[in-house]
Amino acid sequence: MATMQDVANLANVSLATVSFTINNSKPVSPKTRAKVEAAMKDLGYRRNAVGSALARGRTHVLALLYPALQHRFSPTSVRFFTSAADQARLRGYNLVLWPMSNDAEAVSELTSSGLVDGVVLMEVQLDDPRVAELSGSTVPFALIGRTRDTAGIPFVDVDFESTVEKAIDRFIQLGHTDLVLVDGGIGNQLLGGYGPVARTRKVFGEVTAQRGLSGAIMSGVHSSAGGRELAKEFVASHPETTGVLMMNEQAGPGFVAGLQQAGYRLPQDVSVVAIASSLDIVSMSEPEMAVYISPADELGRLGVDTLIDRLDKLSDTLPQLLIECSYSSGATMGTAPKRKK
Amino acid sequence: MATMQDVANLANVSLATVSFTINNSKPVSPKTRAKVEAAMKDLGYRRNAVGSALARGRTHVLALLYPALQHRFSPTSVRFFTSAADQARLRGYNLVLWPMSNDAEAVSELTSSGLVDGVVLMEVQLDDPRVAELSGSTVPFALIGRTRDTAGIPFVDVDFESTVEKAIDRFIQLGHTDLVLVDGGIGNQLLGGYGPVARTRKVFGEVTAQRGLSGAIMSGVHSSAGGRELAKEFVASHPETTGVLMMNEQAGPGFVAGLQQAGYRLPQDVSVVAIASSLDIVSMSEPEMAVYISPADELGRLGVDTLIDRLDKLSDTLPQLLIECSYSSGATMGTAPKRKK
DNA sequence: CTGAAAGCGCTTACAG
DNA sequence: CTGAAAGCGCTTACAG
Repeated sequence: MATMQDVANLANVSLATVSFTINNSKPVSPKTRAKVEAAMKDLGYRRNAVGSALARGRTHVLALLYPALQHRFSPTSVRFFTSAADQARLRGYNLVLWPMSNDAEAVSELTSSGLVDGVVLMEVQLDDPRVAELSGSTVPFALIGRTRDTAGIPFVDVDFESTVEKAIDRFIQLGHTDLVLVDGGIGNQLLGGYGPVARTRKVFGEVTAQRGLSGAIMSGVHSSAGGRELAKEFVASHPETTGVLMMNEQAGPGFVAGLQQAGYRLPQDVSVVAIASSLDIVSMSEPEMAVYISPADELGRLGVDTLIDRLDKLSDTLPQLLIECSYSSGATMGTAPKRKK
Repeated sequence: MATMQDVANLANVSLATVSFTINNSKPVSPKTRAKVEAAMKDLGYRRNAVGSALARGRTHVLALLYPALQHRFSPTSVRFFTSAADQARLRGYNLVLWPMSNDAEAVSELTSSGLVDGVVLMEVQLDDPRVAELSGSTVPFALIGRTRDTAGIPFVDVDFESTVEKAIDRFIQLGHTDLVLVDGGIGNQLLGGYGPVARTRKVFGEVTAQRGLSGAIMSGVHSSAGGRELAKEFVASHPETTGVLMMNEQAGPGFVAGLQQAGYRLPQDVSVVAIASSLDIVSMSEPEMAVYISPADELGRLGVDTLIDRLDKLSDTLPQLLIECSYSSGATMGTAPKRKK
């Protein structure tokens, strides 16, 4: 690989001049610029980012930290990633997906390595040790999700509270009085639990109580087989329930399949709505599920914008954004049966 | 951030000695080692990977190149990634997912940046320009997938040829004579087309002809909605067909749903088997699809092993591995109907 | 076993 | 507008 020095030699200029013309960091005469550019082309020169990073302290690489070895990627997580990567590219950065457990030590190792300019966290726990670690460091970061205490922490997140409340009120309008929330489990209790689940359970409990409804909670694994398991359990344990809030994206289609295998008709016997899921997943089931769609594209983009604004010193405000899910109707929502089955 | 020099000062030794103790690159007396380690702890020292990379030419980061902005991640692709990342970690490397189009220029920019030690390619096209670029460079690489001409190229791939042949013979055993292959489209014709689709079409055409069967090909987008579209098209255009090879993972459940919405019973009217898909996807449909499961975990692991063996100079052989899909039965496979519907 | 020094490929004050 | 030189944080022959 040709180095900048090689280019300088060939063009008969100094190393510094090559740097100035590449970076447009100082005025360079047209004639000199031409010589340098010709030399670069001749040698097929490309700037070594490691050398540059050491001198400048910037690699222009951002890491999206995802505990991929612990949590399987949901389709919605994939959208977060692709949308974030896209936006990063537009703004001149490379965003890469960096698999890493929710572990303060690992984060600090990465951020002190100098290999990345900033990090975006996903799958945030209420007492996430990574956030504490980052708050004490100088490396810019942003969360997609949020911790229990959000003071001073830049984040963007789904507004689970308002979404769940709206979903419950939709069930009420349809005459349902007995609801179940199905989720993917609270995760690591030591870390305060997985944010979306913890918040959703809380508001589900509060709102059902306040509206005088019966509300129970079930959990299963994040897979289609998990959904089928959940359906069996649901049929056995909740014969009176007519409305299900499904907040376990990957289990959704399996759950619907399992209900039907057990002889339930949707929505005549049971109504189901997916929470914070995607059109692609809900249309895998027959009938297609109604869904509150996660604003994944928007949040991915905003999370990256938040981070880059700080890196580029474009903003010193502290963005804390909540975005609601949007409702899309589906054939699994109907009026409550007079008497189930 | 404390530097190695800071540690040396505090421990009253030279910079070199600190490096020797950290890297175990030269013998260090126990006493000196203790002093250095104490100083490191005191300062919370962490080695800056950029400085190290510049001196050593190694970052211990590997990039899995995936055109994430062009191709949506399938669940099987996710498995490739997590399995590869896991194996890389076991062997002392960080594997990150680097979104990048099938573009020689972009690859060369990355590999000459010095930020990664090697790359693994996915979504390989028959005439993939990235492979030509990498073959001419000094950066180690491996493919998950393969090009048309594989001479001198290290790769691991699904054995589509033998898998498709077995699937066809299974249909024959069940009495089917009229088959359709559904795929996700050939992709970029300029690049020779997407390897799995090109190879599968070829062998499907050859084997059906050789066995005296009728064989047609349909393509649709990689989504559940795409699957429902395909089902409509199938019902309209292929009234005689009784067997479907579904090689479009994300469209699979939507296709099954769409067939049933059109009044078909599975497998009484039509049999369907998924090719190179996953248990998780096929169990989203009701009934669950039979499937030839992609050996994604194994291939992800082997792809990384291939790359790291070269990086660590453990092997100078050229691995070229093909692995068959394994069959898992499902309720969508049955004997051919006497007369359809 | 330990250290002084050159070097990895860049950037950037400073001087002219 | 151009250049010589110091410096970013490490590693590693070389010398002792």
